[in-house]
Amino acid sequence: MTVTLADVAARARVSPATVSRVLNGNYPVAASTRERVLRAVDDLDYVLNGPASSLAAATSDLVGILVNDIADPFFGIMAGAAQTQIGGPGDGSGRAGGEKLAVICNTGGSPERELTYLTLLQRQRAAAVVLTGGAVENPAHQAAMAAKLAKLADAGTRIVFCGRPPLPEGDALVAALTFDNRGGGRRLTEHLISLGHRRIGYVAGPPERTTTRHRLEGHREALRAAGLDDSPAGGGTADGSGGPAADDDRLVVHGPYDRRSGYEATLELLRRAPDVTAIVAANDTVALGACAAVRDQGMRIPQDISVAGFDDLPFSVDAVPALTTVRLPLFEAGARAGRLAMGKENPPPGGIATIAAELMIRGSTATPRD
Amino acid sequence: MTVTLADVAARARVSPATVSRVLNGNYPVAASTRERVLRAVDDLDYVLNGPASSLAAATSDLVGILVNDIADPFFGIMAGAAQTQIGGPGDGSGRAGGEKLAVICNTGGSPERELTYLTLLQRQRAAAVVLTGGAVENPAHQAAMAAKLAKLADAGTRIVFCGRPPLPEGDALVAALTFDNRGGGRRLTEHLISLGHRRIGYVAGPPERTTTRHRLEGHREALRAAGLDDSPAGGGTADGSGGPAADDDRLVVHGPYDRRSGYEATLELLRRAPDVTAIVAANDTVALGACAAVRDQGMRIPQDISVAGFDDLPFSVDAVPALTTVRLPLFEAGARAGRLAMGKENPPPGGIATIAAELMIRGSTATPRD
DNA sequence: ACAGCCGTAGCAAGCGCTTTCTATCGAAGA
DNA sequence: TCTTCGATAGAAAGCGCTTGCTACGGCTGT
Repeated sequence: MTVTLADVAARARVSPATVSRVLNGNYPVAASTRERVLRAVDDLDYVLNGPASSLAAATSDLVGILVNDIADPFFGIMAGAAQTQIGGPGDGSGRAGGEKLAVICNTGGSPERELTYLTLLQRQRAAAVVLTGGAVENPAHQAAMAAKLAKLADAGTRIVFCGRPPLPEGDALVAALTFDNRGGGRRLTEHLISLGHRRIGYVAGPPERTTTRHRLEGHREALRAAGLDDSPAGGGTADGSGGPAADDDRLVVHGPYDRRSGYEATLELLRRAPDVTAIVAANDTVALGACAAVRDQGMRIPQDISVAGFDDLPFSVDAVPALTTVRLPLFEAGARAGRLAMGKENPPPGGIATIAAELMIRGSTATPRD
Repeated sequence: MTVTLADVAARARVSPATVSRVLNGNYPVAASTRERVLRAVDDLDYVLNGPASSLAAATSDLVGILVNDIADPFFGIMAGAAQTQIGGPGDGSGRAGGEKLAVICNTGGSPERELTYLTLLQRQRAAAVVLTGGAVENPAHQAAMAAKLAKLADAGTRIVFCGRPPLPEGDALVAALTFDNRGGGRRLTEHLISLGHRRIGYVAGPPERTTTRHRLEGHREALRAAGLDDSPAGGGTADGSGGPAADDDRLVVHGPYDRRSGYEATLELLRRAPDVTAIVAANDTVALGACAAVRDQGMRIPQDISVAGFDDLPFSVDAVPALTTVRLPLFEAGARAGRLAMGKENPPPGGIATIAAELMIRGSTATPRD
């Protein structure tokens, strides 16, 4: 029923070994033989049996890309970019190539699913795994992740982080590309302060994520530098403790990284502190929700309240007014992660590279009214 | 080095066959034995070898989800939804379950890559494949796809279409969920006409895609019904020829499904026909670009020009003014496709279900000025 | 009390491929 | 002319798992 290597071999009048070698191209085969084999492959419409091949060779051509939420363009862009570097040329023939199957796994931000996917990839003996986005700061989970990743690495799987800080014990990885979330957060708030804002609300992401913490820390650094930090006792920054201080801060509201949360958190913020003149959102999507909330309260942007986001997703420039935000080179980072995963590019010195975040000043921020 | 089934068997003092059966749960095993095996699995931190298992069982737990552009939330939402139905419970243990590895493959809209991914999935003996989004209307490619899909189906792979019309020769598939793009397009334009618009520009998607054609056909149906069709001789609709007529239509401009294209196409449209009072965009992303272009020309929305989109992506409601658009239940459709792929849900009668598109009237469309 | 079953467990034969080792042939070196 | 190599091709041993078939007790039925 299904065509096997042996069938091809028979038709090409060679041994299965030779067919395998032609297909893998890692052993000298005379041109005439090769051609004969290739024709047989074509004639029979042969397709390699992946599992059999992976079993025999003890490797596979799967590369996993883990994302928190594929419906969010933040991850979509990175994942898509990574995939461009992994998918191979795709000549359509049954022939091999650098062709890998890049697969995107959607964890939904759940630590359990993250581990499950890693197990599934381990099952498949994945060639590489790219982990994107912020990590959950739960010691137990981090330990489990570290253990799992170590095992994967042991099995020869290349590990690349993209937009995610390396694990505390992170050693067994090829490379980590981390965004300068802290620096970006700091510059964004500095910009607001330089415009004259003094009461700045912050709609933060989920408290347990590194991305959330880093951006928030940058924000607080800027506030402190300007003597505006109203969070308790220099709390939640520099010393890395970060925990409860954030919750005590009346100008900070946490929530998921989505539009709706931005809307509601902003309403809450406006209730708590009606005198804020600017709102910084955890990311652009949240910022959109924040804008909607501000408007629904009858205020104008930026005349009554400035709003800023983070990431510079494609739609941000089209918001009205265009969103001031911090640009993260998502596509470039994703592509680079893909290349690192493929071993096409050398890891940065030390294995860790910090990717700069650029402040994009647009229409949604302005000098406060009074 | 790596732990195998045999190691587990040895430790549990049973045969490999028994371990396999415990793990797969498809054969009676005494509770006490099962427990012993499970403990051994845990102790040794055993992880099944996927390729070996797939080889022996001649099936795999991979499910492929093909998308045109994962950076586009349109696909991200569907893919993510499908994945929720496929990913399984994920109890973290090494135990099996309905657990499949849902993998998202990004074709970038390229027919070659689409086929390549299908081959790769065929290689892996994928359990199912979900194809999302519009298809390319190229006879050669369609034939190649049909052949490829037939082969996959033969090998036992379940084929599900989501938001994509079934192939002309499409038989070997479990189900097709298709969006009522034509009906949505028609209702959208009818809405504009009922508001009093007579000169309506249309920023269409790439000409060779079914989605583009169907939406455009709906648009033209509405125009014709109102006696406004200015495309040559009833061209490009109903009879399905669609080709050149579209290009002759001065009020229709084609381009990719992205923001930039929306911007530029709109500028072109405004140049060609400065008297248009409304612009319908191929989708919401394009609509955003269209809005930007309209504004950059010094016109207001909707006072000077109405703009409408398609899809109702999350950000559309936050546009200013909120975008009138056609809502497609992307999440629901994706989830249903995922269930169909898993065999968790019965296919619709005839294998084809048309999913309704709902008109969402919001602030970006209004009565024309004059 | 004996045949026939049901419930479990083991044996062993692959699944289709890769790869080491060996064999062969012709050309080059001595 | 005989040996030595390099270039190719084949034989065969698995890779780790699944599963049909067989084996073995203890029960039930008569």
